[in-house]
Amino acid sequence: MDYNKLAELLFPDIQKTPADYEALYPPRENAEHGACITRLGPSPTGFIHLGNLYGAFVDERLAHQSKASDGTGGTFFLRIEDTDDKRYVEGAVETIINSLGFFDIKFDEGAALDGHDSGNYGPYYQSQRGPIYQAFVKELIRKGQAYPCFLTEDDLAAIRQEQEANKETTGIYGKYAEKSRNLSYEEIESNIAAGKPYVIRLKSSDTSTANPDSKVSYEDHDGVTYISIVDGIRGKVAMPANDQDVVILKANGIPTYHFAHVIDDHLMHTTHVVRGEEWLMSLPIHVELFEKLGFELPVYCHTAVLMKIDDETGNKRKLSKRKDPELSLDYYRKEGYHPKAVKEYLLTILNSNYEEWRAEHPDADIDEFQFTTDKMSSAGALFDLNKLMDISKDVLLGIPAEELAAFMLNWAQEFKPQAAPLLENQEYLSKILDLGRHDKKPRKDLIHAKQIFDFISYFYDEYFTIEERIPEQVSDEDAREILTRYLETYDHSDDQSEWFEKIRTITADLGYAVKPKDYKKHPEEYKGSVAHVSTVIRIAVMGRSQSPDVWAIQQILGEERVRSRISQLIG
RNA sequence: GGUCCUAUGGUCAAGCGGUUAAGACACCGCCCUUUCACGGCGGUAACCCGGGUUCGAUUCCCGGUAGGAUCACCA
Repeated sequence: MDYNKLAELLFPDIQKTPADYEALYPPRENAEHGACITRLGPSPTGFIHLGNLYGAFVDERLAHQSKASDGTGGTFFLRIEDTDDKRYVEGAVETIINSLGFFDIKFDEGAALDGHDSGNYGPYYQSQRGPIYQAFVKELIRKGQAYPCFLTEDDLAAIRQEQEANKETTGIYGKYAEKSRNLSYEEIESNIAAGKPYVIRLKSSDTSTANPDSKVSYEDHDGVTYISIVDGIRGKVAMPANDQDVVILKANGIPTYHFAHVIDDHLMHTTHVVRGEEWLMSLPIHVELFEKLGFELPVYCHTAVLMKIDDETGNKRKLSKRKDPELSLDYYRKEGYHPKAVKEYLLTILNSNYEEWRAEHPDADIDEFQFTTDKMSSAGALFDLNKLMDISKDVLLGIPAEELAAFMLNWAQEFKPQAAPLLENQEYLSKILDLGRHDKKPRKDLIHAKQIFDFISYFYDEYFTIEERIPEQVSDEDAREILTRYLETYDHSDDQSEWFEKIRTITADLGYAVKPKDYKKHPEEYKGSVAHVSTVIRIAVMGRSQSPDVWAIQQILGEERVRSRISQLIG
């Protein structure tokens, strides 16, 4: 078989050679000097989830934390993996860039919002890289390492059926590949002339001696060749070498993921490939491809899958986009989690030593943390909403009230538009949000926008309702008496101690204990304590028994509102 | 089913041959407090099972078990 002739038959229009592309995309300066080049390669399905963010975060940190010896940083680029035309969703690229941007993850290069790619290694849409892939496929054909295959779907199904019946591994390999591998030039030519569709398959073979500089080690176990590489996260991983004649070019001339990945990450000089664990099993294919093509293997970092406990079965399982709303990045935006909190949480499950670092550097910027892949867990982490909330409390405490107020408004405008006009009074909102945050023991009860709004809703008449009943220690008559006297003696200009002194007076006059301890010790001597009296006032003014300091709240509410709420209750 | 990954309290996790087996979240109790929250103190709770190797295994090896991943002209 004359492979050169075959290559020309298959790709008559492809003139450029791999060497041409190597020249077109020379090595990157910063990578040559030790910086990391990473990439995010999403398929444009329009759905961007927590897993994407998780991976993107690793990519971003790796690139931007690395420094070349000449001082320049690494590069993080966006490549759209749209080799499957069925999956493309309009506006998906915008969604990806905006969603990640919300979490402060920015690309240095690649596909961009305005549709104009930036960078010297494009195009960054795989669908536009057809000729590049084909040039490399043509080269493989020329070397007899790939071949056209005319098997139809029915043929494939029949083979699969036979293999399943025989309990053999499915796929095109060994004897199942022979027929297609051994097609003569004439047969191929007439098939093509007849317009039969075909794919290009890799002619799988032993690569153990193909590349002397290889990072791959080969070992034989019971006659099977095993490859092993060092994964950035998992360390050594070993598995049987590939023996499948996988398709590298689909009938439509577009490559499969496997081939596109190898060509792109080589030509774009990616140093670290961060991807989900679900790719681990196809690693042997990629290794064979890298070896055959003579490319240097990137460092693979296979991240663990995010899990959750299934409500029905009680088992751990992969987060699913259909069943788990918290997987969607939109969920966090809707709930109004601050991006910093989500990032902070992600980092705690990403790097086991992060929490420790944070404890030592409570005020440091998150980017100062030295992120390392070897501190990443290789087991699937369970997503813990509780923990996120806890972390969020701390993060929010570090954000100035004014900034938080603006954040709240933004959130409301998008997700709670009927309340947004109320929040436009940013000065009022800021005061509310700042309540109790500057004491020696600051309050930590702000978690996310939705919860915060609920928490502070009584500051707005439109949302004020009496939500709780008065404590059982207090009779209805006493409650009325407490409120009446409170209103009579109320002076908005009282300072906190003057104000509280009046409450003590009412408390004592009505037969309640001024010190809660007294009531606790001698419950028979009192109707209740000052705590119960305070609660009555609290419920009248705030509608609930849980809130920050009453006096401080009243100062913000203003005298008029305080008086009218109480008189309304007295009737 | 084949292959691969993983296995420490309810959850996330330190540990890398000898430890009273850290810490965080959640939970419970007490204290502080005009409520709640915050904070402080304390508490319940863990090395999947069976074989080896070893003076000694949570740690190393081999089996099992369990969970997960993957087996496309999808990524």
